[in-house]
Amino acid sequence: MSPKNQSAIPDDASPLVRRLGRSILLTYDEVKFLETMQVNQAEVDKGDEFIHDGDPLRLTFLVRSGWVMRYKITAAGRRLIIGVSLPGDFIGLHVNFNNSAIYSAAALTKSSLALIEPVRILEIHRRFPVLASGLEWMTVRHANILSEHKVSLGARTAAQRILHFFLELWTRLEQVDLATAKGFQLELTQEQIGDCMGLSTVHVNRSISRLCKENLLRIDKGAVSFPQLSRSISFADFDKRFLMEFSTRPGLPEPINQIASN
Amino acid sequence: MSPKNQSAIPDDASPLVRRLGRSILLTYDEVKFLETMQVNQAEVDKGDEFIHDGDPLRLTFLVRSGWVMRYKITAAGRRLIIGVSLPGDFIGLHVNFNNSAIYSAAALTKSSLALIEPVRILEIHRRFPVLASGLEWMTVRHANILSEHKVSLGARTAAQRILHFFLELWTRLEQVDLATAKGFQLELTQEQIGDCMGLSTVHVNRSISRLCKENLLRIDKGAVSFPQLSRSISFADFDKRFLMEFSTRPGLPEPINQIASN
DNA sequence: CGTATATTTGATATCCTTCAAGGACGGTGG
DNA sequence: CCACCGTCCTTGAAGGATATCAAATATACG
Repeated sequence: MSPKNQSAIPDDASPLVRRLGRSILLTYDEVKFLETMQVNQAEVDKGDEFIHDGDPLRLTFLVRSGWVMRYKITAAGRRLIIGVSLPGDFIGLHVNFNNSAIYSAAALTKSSLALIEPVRILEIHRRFPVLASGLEWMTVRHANILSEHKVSLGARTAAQRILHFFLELWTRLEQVDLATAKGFQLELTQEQIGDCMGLSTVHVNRSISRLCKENLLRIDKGAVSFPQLSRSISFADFDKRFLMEFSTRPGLPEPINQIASN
Repeated sequence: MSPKNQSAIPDDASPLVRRLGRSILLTYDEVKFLETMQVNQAEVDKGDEFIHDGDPLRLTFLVRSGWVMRYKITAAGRRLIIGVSLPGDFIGLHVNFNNSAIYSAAALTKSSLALIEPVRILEIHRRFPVLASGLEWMTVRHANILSEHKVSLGARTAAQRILHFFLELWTRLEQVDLATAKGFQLELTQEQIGDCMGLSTVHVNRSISRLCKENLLRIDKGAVSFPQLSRSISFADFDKRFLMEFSTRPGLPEPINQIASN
């Protein structure tokens, strides 16, 4: 792979390219393929549900802008938000395995989605092994996030959970250049935060108040920041390893790239 | 791929082959590779911790027999079990991405583990695309399980969670021929169940008692069964779609397959 | 057997939920 | 420009689910 085929990330790169570009030194062809893959787009309004639990799943979605939630409704009628998908995140990358959705997805804000034919995913596997490993990494990372959420719901207090969640969102947004060094713009209502962290709206409200009062958190017109970051991190027991990028194809002594390298 | 290269699953097949064989019509070469990959084995005793949170991860593990838990300890000292790994389950399939463990793993029973060199995983990707898609599916499935656990911890009562968890274990064990039509042998203490479902030991005990009293569950010397299965399923809000196998290589002109491709 | 481990039970404390209602804010239309 | 309405945030009070503490009983194991 000659260096001249290696591509710097252009300023107008999609969040996906921006994200993968952090872990993989992408080639020009790879960037081009990833961008072309996203040409077919759909705009969804806040509140629109575009994946319905149980319905057949025919496409993979990729969030280009906006915030999206994936959720389930229990038999008792409670909604639980499995996760929030941010720009650069895929939804339904597993479409080639599962022919029906086992969750619903709806837009939390007006969003732009790329609609990706399942065959494109197969094509990545066939033609771009390094990208394929990138997708695989995204699936692993998705599991890491869920795993950390399980830890939160199972073993942390309400305030810790919420703060941990905010730190997670901040880190993830930062990885696609959508957050500042100070913080980020929150696009969730307290009810949604509660549905995500297994808490009632009322309790979310009280916990947030307390966090703010204790200077572990600041929210101003939806702008979340952390006045004393290290205290927040330690209070929330936040260890960002679970969100770390992987590194590959640098001088590539070993890792995944092997794959590509032959 | 000529039919004569397609292999029936032998009686002494490893749980891995047994499991993948349910979703993929494996070729003789594939079975051979999968079995050979597992030659390097280690026996671990109940309680042995063989992955330590934070330590470098050099191998992928595959459970051949026994039950294993993956867990984290929070800053507050609480243990939360992220998941239980059963025969046929990989641990650390992501070793090629992550160079250090972000959780610990320990044997719940005396177990036999296959120690797999990371390069073997890369080899699967290079030489056996269909198997590679099988591994990918296992990662997706792992995320599905976590996702369902999150729903449980966030939106179901203690009794529902526990029953749901038992139904999950039963289903998973059945998929590697380690459960009967009646039920399965539980290899967890109530404390471990609590650490897995975010409940105290005492509350696990009381919830189980109540489930038994109401005939939604039976436990006899660790043998778990469901006297009125359909009631149990509906009480626990259990929908086994999240554990479903995928189907592939029907006629298989294409890798991962077709499945979606049209 | 005897000791460690696991289960069971009781009593009390706490976190969190639910129900209820008031207040703030933003958008829309007259 | 203001009145209105919906949505979200905030606060109070009471109840419920689950945790914690403590101790007794049962079970497994060397």
